[in-house]
Amino acid sequence: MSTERRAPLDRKRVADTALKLLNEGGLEGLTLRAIAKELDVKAPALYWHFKDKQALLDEMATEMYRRMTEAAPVDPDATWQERILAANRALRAALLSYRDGARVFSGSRFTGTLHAVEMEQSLRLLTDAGFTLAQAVRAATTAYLYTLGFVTEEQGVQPLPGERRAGYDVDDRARRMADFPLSAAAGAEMFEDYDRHFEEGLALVIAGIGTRYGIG
Amino acid sequence: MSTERRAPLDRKRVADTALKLLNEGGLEGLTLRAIAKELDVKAPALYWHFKDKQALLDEMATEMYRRMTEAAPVDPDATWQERILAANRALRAALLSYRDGARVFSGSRFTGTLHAVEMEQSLRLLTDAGFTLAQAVRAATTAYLYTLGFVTEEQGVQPLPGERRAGYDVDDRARRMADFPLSAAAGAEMFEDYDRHFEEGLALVIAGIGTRYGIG
DNA sequence: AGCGTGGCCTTAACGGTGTTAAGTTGTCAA
DNA sequence: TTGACAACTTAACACCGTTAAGGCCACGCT
Repeated sequence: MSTERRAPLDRKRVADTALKLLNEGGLEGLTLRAIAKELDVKAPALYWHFKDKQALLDEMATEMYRRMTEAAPVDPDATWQERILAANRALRAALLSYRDGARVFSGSRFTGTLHAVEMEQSLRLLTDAGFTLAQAVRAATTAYLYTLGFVTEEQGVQPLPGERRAGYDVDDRARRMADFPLSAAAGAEMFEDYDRHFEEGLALVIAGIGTRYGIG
Repeated sequence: MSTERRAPLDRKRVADTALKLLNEGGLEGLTLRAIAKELDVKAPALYWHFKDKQALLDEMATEMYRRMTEAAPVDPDATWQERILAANRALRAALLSYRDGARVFSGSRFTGTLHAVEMEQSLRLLTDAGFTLAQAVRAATTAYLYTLGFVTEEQGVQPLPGERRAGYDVDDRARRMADFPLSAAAGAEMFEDYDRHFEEGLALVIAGIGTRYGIG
């Protein structure tokens, strides 16, 4: 018979497909009907696996994080500076690989406790390096929040590496800001060369951690 | 006659009303029909003043910023540290005074160039203090992005000061994370006492600026 | 072998959303 | 008095997340 039946869905396959579609239509184009169609299923079928759309977004964020940890495994011999650098570079890369990645990520919560593995390693490394737990949490969180803020803003201007949203032409901006020379000149420092600027800001945060907590 | 006619709308009145409603129903409850009803008008009337809903959100973000600068005027004699502290405290307070304030803010762009006045003052102060323009922009932006990230996360847990979203009980979390003792203990450092944690992270950023750019 | 149960999905529908097109009303200038 | 224009209303569209009800098929039990 030619009646091959589709294998039943599971949460992971739905999340994978949704992540693929995210890159095509962005968050606003990510509808349950579109996801269902891609899975050869009708939209209400998704409610068998997720209680609502937010639960699916949570699973997507979790999957993003899982892929990130796979792509960038931890180096146990790293210094605390290297660890914070690596973790936040990996996070940015992970968020940037999906259109609206930062918005999906920061609007969601992880399912399960898989993410705690990496968190535990980081906190362990930092406390072993001499930080108190409170300091370690503050250090890691501050860098994390900087990265999240950075990529959120970055993706507002540049949804995917290479393509630019309308209205962010640096020269136009400079013209509108003719009365504010420093602000006008700052345009290139804000809306171009995100890689370099991210690194510089992250370096500031790490320098601050070392200084304020007296650990070089 | 009792035929008192309503004064015609303008962008500011619409944005003001929308900001008021934002605090009642949050971003998800902020519909054009609800805003229109509050203004005693039908929804399509808003399209006379705004080309789409995003343009209205942009105006709301601009108005938020305007109110912030009014509430916290600049001190021209401040040190650069005081300036960055004050600016970011004021920003956080402004964002926190609206439900989903950070999400509205970071998803929008300012209308006009009013915001450039304060930006110019800040950049002037920093360059006068010895920073290059690139350093000044990086310093201010890094602190800004940290604040935006912080409040976004904060409002994900605590939509308005005092009320807490479901699923963020610190004890519950500690129980689920029993296998990860440091992460479990970190809960209180992450989901409580936001005021103190914000200050500490901001202090880290400022310390890093001073260290890395060699300006005390 | 037959039957029931439960997992997984479909069909149909609901109320609500942003948005557009076309028509209405009042005001003011020529 | 007429015409133009600003500021709206009415009606409708396509689409959204979500729910209720029912269908189908594999499996375990008697």
